[in-house]
Amino acid sequence: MRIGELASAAGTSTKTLRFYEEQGLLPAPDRTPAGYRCYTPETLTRLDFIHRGQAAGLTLAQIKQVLDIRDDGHAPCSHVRDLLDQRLVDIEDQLSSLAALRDTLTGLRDEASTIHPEDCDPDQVCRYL
Amino acid sequence: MRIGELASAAGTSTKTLRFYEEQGLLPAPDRTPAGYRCYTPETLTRLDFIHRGQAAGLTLAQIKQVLDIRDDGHAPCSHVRDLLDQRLVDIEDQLSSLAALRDTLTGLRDEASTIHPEDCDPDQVCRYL
DNA sequence: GTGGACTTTCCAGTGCAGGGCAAGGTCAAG
DNA sequence: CTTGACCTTGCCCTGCACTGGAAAGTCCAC
Repeated sequence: MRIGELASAAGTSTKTLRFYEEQGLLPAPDRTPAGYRCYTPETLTRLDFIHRGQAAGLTLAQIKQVLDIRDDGHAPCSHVRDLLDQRLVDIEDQLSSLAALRDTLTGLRDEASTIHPEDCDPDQVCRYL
Repeated sequence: MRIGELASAAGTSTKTLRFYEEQGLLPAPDRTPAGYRCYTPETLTRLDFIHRGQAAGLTLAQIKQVLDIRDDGHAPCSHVRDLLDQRLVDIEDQLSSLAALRDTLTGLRDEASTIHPEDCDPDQVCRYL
C-alpha cells in the first residue's frame, strides 16, 4: 500500500501520515527500491485508533503514549483508563466554566438590550462590556 | 506612568503591554527624553476593557475591532452586541459538543470497568477506545 | 519519449497570546 | 562612583496539529 492509497483509505492526507511517522505515531514503513513508503493494512487499524483517540479529545502525544505501551507488548488498559478519567475531569471543568461564561454573557446582552447608545459614557469604551 | 507601573496596576506584564501596542490595541504612548514610555491613566481603562473582552472569550483581534470603532469616534454598541451574540452561539455549540463527548467517554469508561485486560484482542490497540 | 500522477525530501508558515533572553541605555540612592 | 532596578529593542521560542510549496525522482500509459 502506498502512502496516497493509505491516506485516502484512512480519510487523511499524505502530509499527515508523514507527520505522524516523524512524531513516532506510525512506525517507519518498508520502502520500495525507489524509496516509496510501503504500508501494511495494520497501519489502517492504527490510524483508526489514532482517530478514535482524537475524537475522545486526546492529544497526539497522549495517543503516542498508549501506542508506545502497546508496542512494548503491554496492555495499555490502565493507562487509557487514567487518560479517559482525566479527560472527563477536564471536560467537566470546561463545561462548568463555559456555562458560567454563557450566563455572564447572557446577562450582559440582556442588560445591553435595555440601554440606549446615547447613554454611553464617553469615558469608557463600551457600556456593554 | 511608566510601563512597569502600568503593568502591575493592570495586573499584566510589560511584555504584554509592548505586544498590545505592536498589535494596535494600545496607542503608542508619549516618551520621556530617554525613550521611556509614558502612559496616561486612561490606558488603564483601556486595559480593563481589553481584560473584560478577554474574559468574555473575545480574541484580541475582535477587541481591537471594537477599540478601533471607538477610536474613530463611533459608539461600538451594535458591533459589540453582534460579537457577544456570536460568542453565545459558539459557546452553545461548544457546550453541546462537550456534553456529547462527555457522554461518549462516560459510556466508554463504564464499559471499560466491566472488561478484563486478558480479554484484549491482540489485533487491536485497546478495547477501551 | 513524453505527459501526468504519484512520490521523495526539506523548509517554512499557520493562529493565538504572549514568554525568554541578550545587549545595552537610564535613573535614583547610597 | 557604583549598584541595582528599571527601561529599550530585537529576535527567537512555546504548544498543537497540521498545511503549503519547491525541487527532484519514479512509474505507467499512450
